[in-house]
Amino acid sequence: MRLVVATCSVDYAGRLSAHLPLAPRVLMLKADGSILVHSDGGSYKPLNWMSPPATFEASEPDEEQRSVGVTEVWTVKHKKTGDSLIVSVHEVHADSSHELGVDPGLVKDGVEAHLQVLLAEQIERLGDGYELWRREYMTAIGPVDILARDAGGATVAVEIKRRGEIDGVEQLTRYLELLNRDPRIAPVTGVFAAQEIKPQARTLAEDRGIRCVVLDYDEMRGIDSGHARLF
Amino acid sequence: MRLVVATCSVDYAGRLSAHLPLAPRVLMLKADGSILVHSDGGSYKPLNWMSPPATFEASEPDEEQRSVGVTEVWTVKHKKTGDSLIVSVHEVHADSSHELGVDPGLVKDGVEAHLQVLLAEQIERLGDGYELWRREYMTAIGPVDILARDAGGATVAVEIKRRGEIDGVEQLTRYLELLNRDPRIAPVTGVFAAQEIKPQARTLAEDRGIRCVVLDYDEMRGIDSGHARLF
DNA sequence: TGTTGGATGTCGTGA
DNA sequence: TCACGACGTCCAACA
Repeated sequence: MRLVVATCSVDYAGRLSAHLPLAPRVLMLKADGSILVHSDGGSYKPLNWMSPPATFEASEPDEEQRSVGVTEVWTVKHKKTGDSLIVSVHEVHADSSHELGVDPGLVKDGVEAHLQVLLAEQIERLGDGYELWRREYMTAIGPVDILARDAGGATVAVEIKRRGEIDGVEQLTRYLELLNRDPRIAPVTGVFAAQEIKPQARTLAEDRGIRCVVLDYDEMRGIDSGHARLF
Repeated sequence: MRLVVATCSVDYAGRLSAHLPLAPRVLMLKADGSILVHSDGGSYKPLNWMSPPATFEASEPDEEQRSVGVTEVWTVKHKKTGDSLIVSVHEVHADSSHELGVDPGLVKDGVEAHLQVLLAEQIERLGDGYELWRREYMTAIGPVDILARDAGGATVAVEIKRRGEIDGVEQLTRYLELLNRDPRIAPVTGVFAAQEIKPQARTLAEDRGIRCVVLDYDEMRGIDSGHARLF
């Protein structure tokens, strides 16, 4: 990994053509030949980049380039698509290399999956007399997180999200439409359960007769791990 | 912009929970409080990150953290969603700050748009007797790049891409279906024009009776700019 | 190896 | 500010 802070301009040609005017930027050169061009702002997406596998080549500027202040030209080419990124380096402010080794990689904890397990165990949180019927009930358009029966024996479809937003309501709505076409389980009502439900999502859900339930993750975990103290 | 190379572990809690085990990594701290955690590989997406606007706070480790080798704890919190990223810094290998200023930003050249202008000017590239009828012809599902008339006066819908892939053929197919329902312009045939057409896209297009035309961008530009020499 | 659907998507644009 | 669609989407599971 090489980190360079330099005043440079950048040109990319691939799926589209793009140009970055002369300015100071951070250039991250990775071991696989890839390069990222970052400014001091924006999100994690670089201003411009070349993804691996790529070849990196540094060369001397020609006369015309040198006359406008270019001291070095970097040509980065994608090995498969041929996309090219050309960095015209003017002034280098810092340049360092570091040995990082192979990263052990990200571990995703899957809170949504955990919430589903917990709610399946604590289905009474939806109301007295509720009973778990199915988890991950498969339909033609995907699995319904939980199917339950309410105190009266009616079917309830539950969609679980960490953060309840509008697309989650849409998803549940699609499931409800489908499930209600199946005479074996219709009529089905919906419950939208999440740690946090956005006002827009709540409005949409309630407008469609879907009940919203806010789940307290820490409390549910507490009851789960400290199961003994209930007795 | 602060660049730190450090051996660290990282924990994120937001839409999901994620953990990065202890390893050497590059940490990019931006002026807006955002942070990127990069390894020496992968694409432009960091292993973990916090997007702006965010607050950054460095603090001393507690006894337990210190006992496992943590020398500093960074807490990065998203100002709106409350998502948090915690970096447990063990050993710092490099640490530097740089003043970059505001970046002038990316200029996209829009080769596809230019190709469309050029093809509109040089519509005879599709065949003798072709005449331009409309550009960016608006439909309910989006604008058709070019509508032309062939030598026999029949309508031709043209979809232009820099790289012709399968989704471009699908797009043109949708336009053709729609246009052919309009008795004022039906029947409409399709032309898929691109600098480069992938074999799969060509197969699909031809199977649907769509003609494929490969455009030579440099040649079209040459004819355009050197218009005078034709006379 | 191609295909498909999700993403801590991100990013623009128009209402 | 917010919903919608495109993206140099990227990415991983799956056929």
